[in-house]
Amino acid sequence: MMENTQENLTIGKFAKAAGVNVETIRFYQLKGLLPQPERTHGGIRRYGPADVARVKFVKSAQKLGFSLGEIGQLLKLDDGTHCSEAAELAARRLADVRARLADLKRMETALSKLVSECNVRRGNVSCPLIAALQGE
Amino acid sequence: MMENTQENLTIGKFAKAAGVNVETIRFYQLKGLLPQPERTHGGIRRYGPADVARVKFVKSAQKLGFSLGEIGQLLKLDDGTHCSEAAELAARRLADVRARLADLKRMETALSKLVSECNVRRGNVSCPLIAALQGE
DNA sequence: GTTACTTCCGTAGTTGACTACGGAGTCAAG
DNA sequence: CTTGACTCCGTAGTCAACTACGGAAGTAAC
Repeated sequence: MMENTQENLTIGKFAKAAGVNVETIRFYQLKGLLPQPERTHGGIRRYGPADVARVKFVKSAQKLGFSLGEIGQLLKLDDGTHCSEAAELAARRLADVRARLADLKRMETALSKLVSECNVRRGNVSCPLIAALQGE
Repeated sequence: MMENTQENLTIGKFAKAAGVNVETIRFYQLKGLLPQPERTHGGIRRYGPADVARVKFVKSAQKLGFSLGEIGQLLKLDDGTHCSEAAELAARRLADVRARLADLKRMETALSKLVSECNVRRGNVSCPLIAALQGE
């Protein structure tokens, strides 16, 4: 069985491919978000496409409001081991995600209402934005 | 016409009602997220229920991944003035919100799949989590 | 094998969003 | 009119997530 699907990227190419800069890669490694990479004889890190996907996942999840700590936990779920813990954690995250979804939908409604009604009733608009997220 | 629907909260009560602490209120005021409040003769701040709603909105929006700067802009939309700018900004935010919604939905799908399938195929799971956010 | 470009590493600085401090002034209750 | 709790303010400290620095060592092209 083949082990590695060619780890051929240096840290610079890797960073460019992932859309972050080199220091961020090293930082993520330090924080355990990226595994210890293979190294050349001289000590240069080598990365592959899976690592690129991982970093992109981190960046996407951040946009959704997850902290690096939470993302680290999510990533552990992806490793296939500790299945029962994974399911438990995933369930918690899922509840979290669904709550966010509900809030975002309310925000979307409020914003689109705002956009469509803005030019109609000028003056004391008092938009439905703040009201939208009153649920909590 | 009545001007104020009773601004009767001191900063401490206000903070408690909004679920943050006092320093955060002062910080938000400094950052322009809260308007300059009315003051007693002696200089003590007075707040009303609208301020509580505002802070709760800030906290909710933060959970959705908005920065305080973005939230400040959103709040300006709610003030009823500068209608055309507001519509423009709201439209941009709306696109943003919809992109996040799409990402979150993909994450939700991935997580619920993870939860339901985890105990089924043990071993080399390689969950669909990372794949879920590959769209970008 | 020299040159130019990366990469190595640790440490320090930055930004955003708070959080803590401390001494002086305010206020409601007794 | 004193007491104790709260509030005032500015400045400094904290934490997360980077971002910058700088000299030594690796590497690819000539």
